[in-house]
Amino acid sequence: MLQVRDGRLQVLLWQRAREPFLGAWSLPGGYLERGETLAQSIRRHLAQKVDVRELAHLEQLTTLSDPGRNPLDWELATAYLGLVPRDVDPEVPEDTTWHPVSQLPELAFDHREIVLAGRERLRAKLSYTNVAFALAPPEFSISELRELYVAALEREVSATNLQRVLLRRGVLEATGQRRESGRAGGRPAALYRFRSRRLEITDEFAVLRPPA
Amino acid sequence: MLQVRDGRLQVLLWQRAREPFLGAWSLPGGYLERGETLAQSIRRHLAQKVDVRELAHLEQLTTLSDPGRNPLDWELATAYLGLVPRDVDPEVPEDTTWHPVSQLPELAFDHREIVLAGRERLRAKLSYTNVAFALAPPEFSISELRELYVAALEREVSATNLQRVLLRRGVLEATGQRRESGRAGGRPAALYRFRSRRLEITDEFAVLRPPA
DNA sequence: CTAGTTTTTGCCTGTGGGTCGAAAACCTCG
DNA sequence: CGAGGTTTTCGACCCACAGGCAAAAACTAG
Repeated sequence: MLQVRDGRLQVLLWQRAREPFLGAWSLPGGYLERGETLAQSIRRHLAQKVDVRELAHLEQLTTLSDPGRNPLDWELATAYLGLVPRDVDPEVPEDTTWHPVSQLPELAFDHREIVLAGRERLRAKLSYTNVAFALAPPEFSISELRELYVAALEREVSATNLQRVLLRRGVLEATGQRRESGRAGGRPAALYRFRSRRLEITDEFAVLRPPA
Repeated sequence: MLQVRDGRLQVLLWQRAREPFLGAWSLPGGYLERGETLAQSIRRHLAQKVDVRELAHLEQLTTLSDPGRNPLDWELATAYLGLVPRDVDPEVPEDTTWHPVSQLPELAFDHREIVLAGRERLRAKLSYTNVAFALAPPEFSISELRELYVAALEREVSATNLQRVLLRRGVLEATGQRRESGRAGGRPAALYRFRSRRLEITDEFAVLRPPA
């Protein structure tokens, strides 16, 4: 589960209470039950840590099968990427906290790779899909949206450009509302929302594109 | 396993000899053994059908977990996409043949979805990676390469553009060789090869790209 | 040498992202 | 109430690059 908190992309980790890797930080998860879907299983295990209704997007990353990934037993794991909007702050148990993805502690198993793969997937999709809906609140100004992009991409993004691109593509729509100015003044920001809150591919990515 | 044959993208299928779906066409595969990697397992099962050394590229697609996918038992499957270059013609057993992806017969399980997902993955990656190396022979002319793209994308592709784009990106390099003209004459085609024969991402895809 | 075929190159065009600066809209303080 | 400061928005320009066309190049066959 990733979320932008305090201007940084963070991941939800908990401290293992069992061997192997006792005490190490690790991703939430657990075993699949008979007759259950992987996605269902993920939600079930996450529910023990947070309110899963706050999960705005969930997608499969990859299935790990290296026999050495668990030193004690042979087991497979299917990794998922979950995204939480910026405006919610799920209640979490004692052993569970958010960690900036750019400063991960030692992680159990191959969880470090998984987190980094999740970040890469997110970064790529920010560019050619509307995934940002899953990081953003229902309504937001362009500069707020820009902050989310900056946090996730860890590089500068121009608000001008972001607005033009997302509007041209029809990803965003204006609500007609505007936000009140802060105490420092400034022109009040127009509010936007995502036209769709389900994953959509912007268009067959740019390069070598169809005749038109 | 996908390959371009007779100018069309085709998939290798075999006819099931057991229930469920006895007699239906299905993708090659089988059960994972203890201590084995998924990729190893795939290669082991494919080896029973073809010479796996001819597999130029193998990548994981997704893991299917719908409890209803097998009517007789509860089982998961991890689907892989394998690509075979155009110049080889693997020996296959009696019960196994190639089928055009655009004219699939009834397939067992969820194999139809898998094949179509594989095609989509391939199409997408043709645009922003060098995957085409896995469909192409070691050396080829631009118009031969163009035929591969046309077959996989099922739409027109201009040779002019293909050449310029792939050369500019440094994906292709000239061998210096040229091919002899056909019986109809015509200017002899220059031969190219892929600079790398392992998957490489061209660049963080076009849209919303870094400052430069 | 001519006609026909195929490949290659050069040029022009259009789309769309990147950037910068000015204008707009609001605040606070003197 | 006006000046100065702040933040957002809009417009204008630039440029990289893909798409397309047509001419040139390089060959064969008759």
